Amino acid sequence: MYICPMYSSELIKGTLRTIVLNLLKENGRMYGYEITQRVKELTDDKIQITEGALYPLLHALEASEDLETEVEFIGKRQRKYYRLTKQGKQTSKKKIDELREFIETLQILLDANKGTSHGLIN
Amino acid sequence: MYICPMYSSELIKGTLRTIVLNLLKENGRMYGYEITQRVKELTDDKIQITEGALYPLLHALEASEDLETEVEFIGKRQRKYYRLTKQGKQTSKKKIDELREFIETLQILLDANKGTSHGLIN
DNA sequence: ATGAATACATAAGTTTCTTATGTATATTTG
DNA sequence: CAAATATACATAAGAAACTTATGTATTCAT
Repeated sequence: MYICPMYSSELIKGTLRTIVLNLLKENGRMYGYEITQRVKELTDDKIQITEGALYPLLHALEASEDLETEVEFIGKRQRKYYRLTKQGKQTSKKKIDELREFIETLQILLDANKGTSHGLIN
Repeated sequence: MYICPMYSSELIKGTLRTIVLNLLKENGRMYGYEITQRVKELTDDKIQITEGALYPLLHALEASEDLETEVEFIGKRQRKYYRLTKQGKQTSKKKIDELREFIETLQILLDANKGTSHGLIN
């Protein structure tokens, strides 16, 4: 029994694809479950990717030829590794750049009007 | 005829509510159309809130008692001003803090593994 | 041997936008 | 002064991207 102190996860919408592409870019190849655990670990449990979100996304990225797969067996249990295709590397770069820009824009919005007569000291 | 160099706007999903609450926090009171224009202006046209997204959101925030309204008339044309209620100020603060934290977490994710043997120099 | 962790998958439902449409007033421009 | 654009509201249908629930199966820990 554990509590989940996550973000009201509407925020994750729209960023998940980029997060996954970025992880694959940095790590070469990963399998689904590994991705969920890595994100959980890197974000100190603050972002937890659900499997219901991840697997369909991976399938879609494979269908669009941004990812390719190879299946391996650990004992009798299958693991499906994903890696970026050449096209996927471009997509990845584009998405990551876009996300960084978006974050900058957000920060402008969040900081707008700070320090004017309105919002003085809180 | 104009081109719209916007973000692949899946990114906006989830942040719109917070953006609106933040603007109202900083500006006291605003009306719908004003909000769309302010965001457009502040983000140098990079984020454009559609009316189909904004008005239902404002109505929902009013229904949840985070916002209250007062209608004014400019000539014969009506303007509906929105302002944060006391509860809305708390909601606003919570959402903004959450978004800032989320951005930090995202940056950790985007920068993970940078500077290791994998990703050297690009 | 029982529960938890690992590892995949899909389906139904919800939220949250986009796109399209509608109404009406005010201003600019040719 | 007519027509286009801008201002100002609103709602409905559809799409996208999740969550929640469920299912199967293997492996590890107690």
